[in-house]
Amino acid sequence: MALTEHPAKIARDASLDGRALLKGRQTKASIIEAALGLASHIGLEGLSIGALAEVTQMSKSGVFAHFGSREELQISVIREYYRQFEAEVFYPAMQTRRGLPRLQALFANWMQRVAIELQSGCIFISGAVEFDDRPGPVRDALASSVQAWLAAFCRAVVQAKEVGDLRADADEHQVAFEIHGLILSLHYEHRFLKNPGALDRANTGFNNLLARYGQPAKP
Amino acid sequence: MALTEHPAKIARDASLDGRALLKGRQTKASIIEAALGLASHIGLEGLSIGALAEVTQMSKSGVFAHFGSREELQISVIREYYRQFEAEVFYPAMQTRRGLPRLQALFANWMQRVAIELQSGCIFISGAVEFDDRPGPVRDALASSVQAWLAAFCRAVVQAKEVGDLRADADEHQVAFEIHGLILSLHYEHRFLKNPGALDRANTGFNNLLARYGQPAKP
DNA sequence: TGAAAAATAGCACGACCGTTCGTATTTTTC
DNA sequence: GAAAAATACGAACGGTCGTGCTATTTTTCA
Repeated sequence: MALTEHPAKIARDASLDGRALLKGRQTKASIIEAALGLASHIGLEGLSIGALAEVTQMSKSGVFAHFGSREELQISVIREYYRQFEAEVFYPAMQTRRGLPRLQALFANWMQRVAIELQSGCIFISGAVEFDDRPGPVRDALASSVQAWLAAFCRAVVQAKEVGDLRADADEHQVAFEIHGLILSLHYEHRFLKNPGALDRANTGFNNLLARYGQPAKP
Repeated sequence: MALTEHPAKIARDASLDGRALLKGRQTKASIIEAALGLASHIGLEGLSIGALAEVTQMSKSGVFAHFGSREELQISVIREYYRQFEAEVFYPAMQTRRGLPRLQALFANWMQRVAIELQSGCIFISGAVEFDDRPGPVRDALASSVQAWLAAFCRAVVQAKEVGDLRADADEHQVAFEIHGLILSLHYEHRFLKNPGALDRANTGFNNLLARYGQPAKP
């Protein structure tokens, strides 16, 4: 099962699919990889074709030709980030059993993705700030990616209720909201304030949350 | 009492102090006001002197002369934002009694500041993303402002413990971390995802938090 | 009121931006 | 191996950016 039935625009990226990669496709892939590295540090808005050309040892126009516009480049980066996020956070957690274990795995992988790699921020977070007032296709790609992930997380919460690991009266959106907050606070304090205790605080917060939403111990 | 013994660099802004405003000072103040409005929407990085000149009906060089550099302009904006934040969030809450009421007032004012004015984001949040990888005086001004505010919030938590409104074993940094997460999640879901339920979720999260850290009801 | 000082405008600069176009080169196809 | 198509390059354009320099205007103060 994919992370979700994802919006068509993102799902049908024909540029990186299965068949033997032609020369163009594989340089495009390496450009996107480099772009993702750049964008993780300086944001999608800071991503420039000139800098990308320098990193990839290509000419500006050579890079540009693969995308046709800067927006399309940014969208490609979002798609690739989403793909990696899926691969590193979502799929591994799906191999644990439904309920609490899967929820814990999702959270742990999420935290790792956001913070452990101390370099390179999360473009789902930086992008949200850059595009919250700027409508357009980039924003749409970003928002639908995040929505897909949050929806998947909510599903895991619902499952945890179904198997009895969480109280039946817990609202999955509320749970996701609060957990999302822990991740955002982690990102903020860890990346910006350079507060080394943030990792522990996020974990503690998660455990507090589970204690509150978990089944009360049978006496 | 001021929000905190704030870093000297920020505290001694001589440009806006008490004495009768000379012409220069008051146009500088109006430039900063306009800059704050711009930066709230498009971020400190998006803030450009050209756009600012257009808004204030001045020439680029006329605007520029008041600051001497773009960085100094950005720092001035941060100072002004901090001042307003203090005035709207911190001081009003200080008029309620120590403990739970003050904590609730701080949180309510904070939420209002971040989200109720649906336009214009929070530069403490957008700035954190823009400058988390970019050392320099702008980042320093931003970080010390946020630290001062978070420290003030922690103090209120400690007071709430002292007067017995919160459990004595509650860690104030942990409490602040989790509450900060609620604010960040609110900002994210409200501003970026345009999710109208975010307001209620943040409030619910805060109440959940108080229930956990509050004194258990005496039986 | 007049001289000194401060504030603002006008203009130009170099740098970088995304993008376009014509052309050369490489790769694929037949 | 030739034709066709894909790919990459170099140069240039119009634009915006921050920032100097030099006048000119406005304000301040004796």
